[in-house]
Amino acid sequence: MPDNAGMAARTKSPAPSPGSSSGPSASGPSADGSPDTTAEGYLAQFLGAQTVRLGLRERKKQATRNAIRRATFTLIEEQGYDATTIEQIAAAAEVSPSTVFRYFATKEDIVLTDEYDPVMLAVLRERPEGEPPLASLRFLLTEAVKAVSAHEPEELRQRSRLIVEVPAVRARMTETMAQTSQALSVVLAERTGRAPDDLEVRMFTAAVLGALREAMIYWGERGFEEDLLAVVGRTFDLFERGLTL
Amino acid sequence: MPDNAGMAARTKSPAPSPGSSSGPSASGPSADGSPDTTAEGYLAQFLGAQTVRLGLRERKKQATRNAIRRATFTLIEEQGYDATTIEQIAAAAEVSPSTVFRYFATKEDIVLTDEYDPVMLAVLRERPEGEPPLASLRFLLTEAVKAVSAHEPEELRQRSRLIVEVPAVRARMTETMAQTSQALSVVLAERTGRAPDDLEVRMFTAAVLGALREAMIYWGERGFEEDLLAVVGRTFDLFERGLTL
DNA sequence: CTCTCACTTGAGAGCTACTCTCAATTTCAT
DNA sequence: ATGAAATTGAGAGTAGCTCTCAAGTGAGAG
Repeated sequence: MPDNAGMAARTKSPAPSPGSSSGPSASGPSADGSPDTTAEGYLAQFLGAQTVRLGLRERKKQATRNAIRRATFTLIEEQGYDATTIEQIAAAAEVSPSTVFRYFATKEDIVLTDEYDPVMLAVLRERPEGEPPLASLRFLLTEAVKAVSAHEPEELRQRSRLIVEVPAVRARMTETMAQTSQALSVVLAERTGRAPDDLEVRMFTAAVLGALREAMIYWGERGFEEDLLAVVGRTFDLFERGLTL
Repeated sequence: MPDNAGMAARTKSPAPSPGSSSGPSASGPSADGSPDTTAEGYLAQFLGAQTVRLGLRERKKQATRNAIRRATFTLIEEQGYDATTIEQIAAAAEVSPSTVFRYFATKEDIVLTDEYDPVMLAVLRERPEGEPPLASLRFLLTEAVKAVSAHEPEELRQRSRLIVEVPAVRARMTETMAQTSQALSVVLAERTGRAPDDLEVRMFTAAVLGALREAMIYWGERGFEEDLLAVVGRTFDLFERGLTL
């Protein structure tokens, strides 16, 4: 899977202001109908959609957010993750340290955050009715990987490198994936007519995401040589074989 | 699964001294032959085995370690996890804060650490030759749960509660499980004649442990009402059905 | 039994992620 | 333009964790 492709970090919402009101949240995408199943841009369209039509306030917030993230990536590239402090990031982004924490709950989140989660949930809900859960997840994650690879390939690599190399980042991503797993489980339970907290469904998604996490680390360990999409493919192939070793 | 049953935390080894030399490490158990398959004590015997015959130094270290853990559990019980500081723990255990960090790399580890990991690996190696990986894991984890439930039932509950309630603890346990997963993968790869870093094996174990993590959280969420062993059973049943939903 | 060496400990200084509060500034709506 | 709401910076504070150094304690050799 991609970075934490589609596993947005949303724990500990960034304090009071910016974080909470910023995102267009989960509703947006499903409205504009007619999804073109273009191989490479299925999820992408759901994202850019409502970026326009924003007041000055919102635009400034996005700008600040991007400034912080860009500054962070640059600094880390130069000095490494641990050596980069929040103070430096704040200085480079020309904001105060307080502001950094207003936008990102943890230092790790600056590197990890993306907003695919609500999109993936929306897409999952719109999958053909009888589609088996595993097929739905395969579609979802494949598309997510494509989208991230196309949209922000450089970030994907750097992020993945940090996930492999920095324990704290990896841990945070794992937490984030677990949350995504929960959210997906609820929708899958609904789609298969089970209770929202059905144990089997939860274990199922947890198993799939757990395997994907491993696949992605594997990918990172080999220096991103292999095709990420292929690695994800192997993961789902394994599950389709009934996970028999 | 139990707390992090058998998933010992061993990252960032507790600084120079005590941590490194303390444990009898991985070799011990496999030596004394004739394992009695007594339903409830299979793994247990591997543990107590070499607790005796220790010099004063080692005994003191064990005592300190226990003192710290006991103090921690007590304080957390009274005040909650976040409200309990290392300083308080140190005071209660009658050691210095430095010493606490010499024995445990992180605050979370004080609550999580146990030493089933090397035992599990040793036991896994001794499983009958042709046994399918899933069956081996089932045996291993079932026994681990039994052992922990019998050995330290009270800690198991409190630990599980913290895993459900405190994100930091849960995250740390997950990291720990990932490491266990890696270790198990290596042995499983060996037993099935594959490369030590074979992707399919890694995904397989990651999937199983991911599901178990979920099962354990599920168990904790219901207030430990259901039988933990049964929940673990359901997990493996699901996998034996080929993980079909 | 004792002397020496390696190990363990406590003290303390230091760094940084993260929280909280408050006053100042900026955007938005009317 | 004016008042309300939101965003920001400043600053102080907490706690986990690291590192260093000197003092104390157990282990083994002679």
